[in-house]
Amino acid sequence: MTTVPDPAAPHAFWLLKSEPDVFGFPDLLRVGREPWNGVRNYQARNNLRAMRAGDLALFYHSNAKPAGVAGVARVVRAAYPDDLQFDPGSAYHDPRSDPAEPRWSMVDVSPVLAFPALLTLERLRDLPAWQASPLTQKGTRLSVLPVTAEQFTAALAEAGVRLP
DNA sequence: GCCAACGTTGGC
DNA sequence: GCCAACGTTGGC
Repeated sequence: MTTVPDPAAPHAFWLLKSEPDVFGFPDLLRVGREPWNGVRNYQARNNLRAMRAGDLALFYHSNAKPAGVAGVARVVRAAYPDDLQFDPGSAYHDPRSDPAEPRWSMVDVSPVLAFPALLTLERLRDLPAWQASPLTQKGTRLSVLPVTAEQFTAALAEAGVRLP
């Protein structure tokens, strides 16, 4: 028996933080597709650059009451230069970024499904698979972080959803 | 609003 | 290269 890789299968899983007051999962549902710009942290940027189109991401609401995962998104375009770094009028402008070698990257994401209810950070902490995640460890502020297949599966099960 | 933790900056 | 000061993140 031969195993043929499923080209639709994600190669990795991620978690993307966003403040819902600024841009929440309902906003992603409304617009359908969004450039994930404004990331200005090297570790987060490196994670963005490691993404491939087709990868799935948990959409996390940070700085919210309560904080937690609101839904699932898909990476629909791999990393390319974040245009805001060259926009002097933007809060994300970086005058030290060289256009010939842009410092900051973004990906495009689209919504896949909304959780019926927010999967709170508190509940994530209780899942064994999530004990080792930077998300649940004190002091970690990374806004784009990798998620294991086990963590992703456990989160969906806890939220009571299945991928379409 | 508080504050712990972290990343970045810049003087030396 | 060190490290103090500062700004930001993000849970509570």
